[in-house]
Amino acid sequence: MATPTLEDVAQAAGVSVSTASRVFTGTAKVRSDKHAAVMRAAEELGYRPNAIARSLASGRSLLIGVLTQDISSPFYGEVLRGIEQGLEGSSYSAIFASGHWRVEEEASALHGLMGRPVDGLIVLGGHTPDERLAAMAAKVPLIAVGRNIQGLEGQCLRIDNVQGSYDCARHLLELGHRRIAYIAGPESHRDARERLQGFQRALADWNVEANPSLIVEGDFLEPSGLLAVEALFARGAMFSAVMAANDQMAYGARLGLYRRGIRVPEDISLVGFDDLSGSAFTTPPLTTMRQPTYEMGVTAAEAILAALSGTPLPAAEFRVQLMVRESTAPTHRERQRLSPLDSRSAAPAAPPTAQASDPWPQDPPYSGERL
Amino acid sequence: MATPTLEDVAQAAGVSVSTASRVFTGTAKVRSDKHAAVMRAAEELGYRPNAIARSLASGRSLLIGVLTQDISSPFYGEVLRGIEQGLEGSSYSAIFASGHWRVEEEASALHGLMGRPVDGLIVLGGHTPDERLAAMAAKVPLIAVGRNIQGLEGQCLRIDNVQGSYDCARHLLELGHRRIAYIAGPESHRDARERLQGFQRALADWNVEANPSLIVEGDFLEPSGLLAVEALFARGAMFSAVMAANDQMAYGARLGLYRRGIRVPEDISLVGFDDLSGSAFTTPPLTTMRQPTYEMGVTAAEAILAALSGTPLPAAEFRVQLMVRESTAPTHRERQRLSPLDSRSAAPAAPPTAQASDPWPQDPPYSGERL
DNA sequence: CTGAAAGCGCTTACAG
DNA sequence: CTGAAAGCGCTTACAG
Repeated sequence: MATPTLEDVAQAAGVSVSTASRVFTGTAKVRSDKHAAVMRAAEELGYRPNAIARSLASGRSLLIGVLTQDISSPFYGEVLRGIEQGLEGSSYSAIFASGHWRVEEEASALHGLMGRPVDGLIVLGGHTPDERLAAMAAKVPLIAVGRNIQGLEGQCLRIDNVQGSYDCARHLLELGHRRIAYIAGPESHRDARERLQGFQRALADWNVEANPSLIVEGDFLEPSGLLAVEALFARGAMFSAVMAANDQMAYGARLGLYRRGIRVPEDISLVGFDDLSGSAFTTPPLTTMRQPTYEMGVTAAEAILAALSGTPLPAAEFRVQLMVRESTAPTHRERQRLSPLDSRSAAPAAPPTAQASDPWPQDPPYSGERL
Repeated sequence: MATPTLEDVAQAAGVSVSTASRVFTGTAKVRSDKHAAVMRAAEELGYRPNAIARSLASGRSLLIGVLTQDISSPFYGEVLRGIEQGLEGSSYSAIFASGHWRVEEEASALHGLMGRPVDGLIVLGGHTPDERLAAMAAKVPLIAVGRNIQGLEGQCLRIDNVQGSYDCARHLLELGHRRIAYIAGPESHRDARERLQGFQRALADWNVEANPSLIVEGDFLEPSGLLAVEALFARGAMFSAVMAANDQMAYGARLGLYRRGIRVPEDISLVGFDDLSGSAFTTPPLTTMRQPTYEMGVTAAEAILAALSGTPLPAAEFRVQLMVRESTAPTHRERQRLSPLDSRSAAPAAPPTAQASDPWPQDPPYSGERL
């Protein structure tokens, strides 16, 4: 026989389909002997409730749509993993659609999701207009991760990009760096703009003059980080540290530095943002701002489930955390200031006065021209 | 009004639901004026066919189940991306379930997928018994990526792991390496066993004695690569190259080497397997065996679609390709053999005779004890 | 606690 | 080419 239906089970158990249905949905009490009979029959026949029929009858698809940008992105991948985890144990499954950072593709992905239709929607970043998202939110519970939606602030899971970026810059500044190159994300990304802003704010607070020639825009992917470093050298920029708006660009920058024979962190310090799972295994391990991506995914799923069950969760802002690893170090000058008589060095450190007369005594920033 | 149904559209267009249905499914000719009327009505009402109802009526869920191990894995992620691409344009969507390398979890993931039910199944690796997979294949088109299923060889998309691994080892051997440490994948993985076999076969062909103390087993993840290198040093192993059964373990090994202050490739060469997207950006860029993961994903999706439309595709074996990047170099000895009078070196190279009397004149393998 | 019945929104023979 | 009707496999008021 083909796959057994509820009717087969009911018949085998000697009850009505209504009763059989009730034992599976648990929506009403069923006399224990009938309950047992149904279970036995189901077991014997190898019955599996058909989710599609169930969906049509109940009006719920048991599908949560997830609009992502790239399923293989190390950043979104972590969020996806969290969502999967957060949905575990519920009867809901996630169904993904990718926008690949293209507006039209994102629109059609969203369209496909809503047409299925899904019972809830999780939106990861992207460029879909706020109004469109608000319109979907009117039909179905919606949670956004990593982006803000006008009027739906309570359903947006976010981090403080400005503060996170500020803290990365501060770390570098405290290490003595003053000429810091910045590899920005695309101007069209709000996250990218906020991170740049945090960087600039820190500079201002430290009275370091902003230097436009030290800023290059990338696209959040590795190759652009490499290109950015090359552009920096090509224009003769001088810097002792590089700060990238995300880890992937930091990886690219790392390669650019390696190509020039520049050591990290001895010659130049490097900082990223995100703390992708690979960042603990780069050479050297990358100092970066940890974003709790996995946790955000879990929370997004839980929030959707909560909204679906009628008890919406309040959205909280997530905390970021600076992971100081090995890609950052004090400038030579700063190292000497901290321990001018450091006995570990064979030769005695130069006296502070000698340094003052020379702008870059032991810590010359690299420049493209000089290499 | 709530979301419009086919009936609303039919009514607005002045036709029967049958006719309206036909213009959307395209299963039969419809007079052009009625066709236009239906389209107009649908447009005006903002009609979207309900995929669930359509599924129930047609018996097809339009869902392709994908059993993966970890949605955020850089390896599986690429395959997933390929699958998504391969399904694009079709009316099918992928729905993922992860086994996390645990047999029971994999079983329940598979169970959930079949219960939805899905119209086709793509299985990425895993440990589900062949018989169970064969049973599913009887119900629904099934394609496996990266694993072989007894009796379903024609539906398995594979690479030649033995040959790929052999070629990696050959690369190292041709560079002059003889003491090669090997970080194996888990014994329970067929892929892992095959790669180890390829490695050993190459060694045998070069008359290099197999040395069990140079082999460590990892679990295909980064930390195990790091641990493996530490274990190697702890046992005092001597080697001039490390070959890992996959890139992720190679990343871990890279960090282990870095921790010891060992340079790659000057001191020790390193080879991976897979060519993950990050491998072109490690420091130094990793020499590895490219596996066409994305293409395999696309092909898997196309094969499922083909099977669904009644014209199954023949399964082909995929070609792997050695990507020689910068993590491998000739041994010092080999370098000198190739250009004994290399004028680029300031000091003249030592005469070959001097070398012959000393087993490790300039190219001492590292050992844990000596560091 | 339980059964008969309507209905979820479509598709698809069947008969014109 | 087109309509009326049955049916996909469930859930869920409704009436006992």
